[in-house]
Amino acid sequence: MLKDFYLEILHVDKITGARYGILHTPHGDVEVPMFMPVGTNATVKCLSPEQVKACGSGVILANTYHLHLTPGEEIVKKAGGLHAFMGYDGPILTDSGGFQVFSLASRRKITEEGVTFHNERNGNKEFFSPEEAIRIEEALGADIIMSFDECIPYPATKEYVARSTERTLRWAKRGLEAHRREDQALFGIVQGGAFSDLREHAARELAAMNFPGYSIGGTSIGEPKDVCYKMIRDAIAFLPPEKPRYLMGVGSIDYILDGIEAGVDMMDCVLPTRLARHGALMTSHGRVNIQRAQYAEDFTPLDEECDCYTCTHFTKAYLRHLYKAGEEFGKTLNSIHNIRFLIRIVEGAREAIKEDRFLEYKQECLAKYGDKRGF
RNA sequence: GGGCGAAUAGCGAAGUGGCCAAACGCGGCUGACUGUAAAUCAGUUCCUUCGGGUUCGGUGGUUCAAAUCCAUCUUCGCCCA
Repeated sequence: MLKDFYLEILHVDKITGARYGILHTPHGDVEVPMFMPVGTNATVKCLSPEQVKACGSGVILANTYHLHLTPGEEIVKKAGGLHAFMGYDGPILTDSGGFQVFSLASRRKITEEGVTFHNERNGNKEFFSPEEAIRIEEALGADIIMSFDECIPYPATKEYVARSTERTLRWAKRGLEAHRREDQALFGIVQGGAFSDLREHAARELAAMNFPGYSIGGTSIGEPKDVCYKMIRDAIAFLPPEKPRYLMGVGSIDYILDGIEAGVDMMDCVLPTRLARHGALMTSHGRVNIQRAQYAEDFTPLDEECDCYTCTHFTKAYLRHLYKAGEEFGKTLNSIHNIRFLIRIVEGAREAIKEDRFLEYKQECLAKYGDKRGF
């Protein structure tokens, strides 16, 4: 049986049903709802594990497909697993490679057995099956691991979505049967595209397989906001309330708040770190493109409401300078800020849930930060 | 003093008679980014009231037409004395 992993729900917002609780993992307890920064290659780009922790982050994501390519799961295993390898003692979650079925669509082929990726770096063929993904994820040793799925593009025909969703369900079952480690929580992933009946079907089928947690996939890949909202609701309605729910790939404020309102516990996204590296910063006053000339002599903090290391020690003029000069440190400072900014939003959500005022909090946030995509 | 070569938009650099307001790179300005093929990608960069106007070191020519050919001047580089 699964050791040391369970969700302790401490409060449910009386108006919305948003949940506050503690997710217990073999590498520590983390409060939910939470936002998880992405560290695809066993590093949140530009940040040390200490810096990530200082942002208030609980779980770090890593990627099975990319770590399989470099350095290979055997090396990570020899190093003592991901935690030892990357010097991070908090909880780690690995995505299965299902997102790469979507993002690397031009170089892969899907069959019932699995997915063959064409690795353009060396010409190799990389075959991923549900069993292979689990084998790699067990070698990597994260606390939370994902079933191998197909992240379905949007838009897609109902026929395609139905066929793919059924296959992902079969893959989930195969992964579950292949999974052995008792110190890892394997999550099933709900697909079903934008079709309510398919989302319901997928959620019901996965719930019946009794996974320790459930993900909602195929969201935030370009679909309209209301469609995403519906996908979340359609899936959650049929997931067991006592299990953790993970909304994959969501990272803009409005989507995060929608997810939490619907009862999501975990979310991840590359958005804050990627935007940061590209000089786009999330602030109380909206988006700041730090490269802009208007900040050249702006000696005020990026966001005076923010308590992060960047905002408490540096000015916009300095951040702009680092960006224009191409200095790595700028990307680090920007990443610290964006992650902290999003995590502060989620911390606020947790406090609001405890006091049954989540809806009010959400509306305040949207009024303040707007509801633009990509922030 | 003599010989040769070079001068092109903020910088570097193509272009050597019409398809040139002038490739390309850098720099400048702006935008995008959602389970990371992403320290990436895209737009824009002489002026304009969008009709057009003024450019390719200066001046004067040749030609229907010149950044491109000729003359001359200026500046810079190299070589010879």
